[in-house]
Amino acid sequence: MLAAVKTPAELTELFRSRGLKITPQRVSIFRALYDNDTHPTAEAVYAKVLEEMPTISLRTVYQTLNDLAAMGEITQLDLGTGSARFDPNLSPHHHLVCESCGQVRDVYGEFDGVKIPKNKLAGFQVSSTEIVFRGLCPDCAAAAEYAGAGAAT
Amino acid sequence: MLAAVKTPAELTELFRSRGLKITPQRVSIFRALYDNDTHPTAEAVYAKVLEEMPTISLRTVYQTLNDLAAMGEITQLDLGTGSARFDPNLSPHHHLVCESCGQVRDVYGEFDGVKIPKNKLAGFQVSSTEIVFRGLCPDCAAAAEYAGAGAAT
DNA sequence: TTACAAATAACAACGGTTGCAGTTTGAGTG
DNA sequence: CACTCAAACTGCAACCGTTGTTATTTGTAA
Ligand SMILES: [Mn+2]
Ligand SMILES: [Mn+2]
Ligand SMILES: [Zn+2]
Ligand SMILES: [Zn+2]
Repeated sequence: MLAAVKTPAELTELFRSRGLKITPQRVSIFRALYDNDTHPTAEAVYAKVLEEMPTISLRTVYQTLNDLAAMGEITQLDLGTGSARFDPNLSPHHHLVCESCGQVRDVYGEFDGVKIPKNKLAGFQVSSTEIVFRGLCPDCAAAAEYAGAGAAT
Repeated sequence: MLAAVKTPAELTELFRSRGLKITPQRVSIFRALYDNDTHPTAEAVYAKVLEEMPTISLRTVYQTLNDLAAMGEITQLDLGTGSARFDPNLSPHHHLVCESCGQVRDVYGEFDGVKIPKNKLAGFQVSSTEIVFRGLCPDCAAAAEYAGAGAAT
């Protein structure tokens, strides 16, 4: 179970309450995001939705993801992996990024120590803090170790 | 004075020691980066170099920035501002990003508390940690407050 | 000087994302 | 249920940052 993620029904209700139309495209995108902790790209969401709605356009996926982000229901992550990734998990957390395969994992640490001393802020108003840990996922680390051992012999 | 940044002369020597050619284009780019804490985009570096070398191509700027990054002499930052930014400051630090005007400032805090508990790592090998504080720079914060006050009256 | 590998410049191409315009459709009205 | 119309969708062109390609130029060592 994923924390702090609205269900498709809840997102549907949210859209309705804002006077927006409930279209099958939107509902399908809500389903594709629900219980999804893969931090998918727009293309990945599109691929998933295509399975049950073969006529949806990529443009509509972008449009809906942008709408959700503007409403604060998903977060857009720019991790330098070529394309934006979307995160439906609203609970405060940070990310591990594998520099080899690109996968993104959630980290639920505390990190209360991450506060800038006021004297260093110089008037800057901080509204959010993102921490990105880069490195190797277990699979890629194992592969790298194996390759390193092979090269050393 | 900027910490831990190689001088144009030092970068020139580094290139020479690697058997790379010392071209006026490269030296000009070294100069554009030296003592530059603006985290410039490739276009910004290009604009600066154009002042003293009106024939350089943007492609060469990209090429040299990529080379420097591959050598570890500059860092490429992807902050979701549309284009990559380059940071010649090699001393460990983090960044403040103004969400209104896009400017990027250095933060030299400690943040030793930012360590993932081993039991949460699940085999992930972390090699670097980036912290990005987002918010409003003093100028944009003042402008926002003014606009807010105006709207409230 | 000469010779040549390396670097540059010009330009095409690429990938992710957005703009646009014509068509379709959800949902309120009677 | 039929009608209406703003909103949403689709298809495609365009955009922008970045990279690939290749002919020309140039730094460097002989
Ligand atoms: Mn996440
Ligand atoms: Mn910096
Ligand atoms: Zn991996
Ligand atoms: Zn600002």
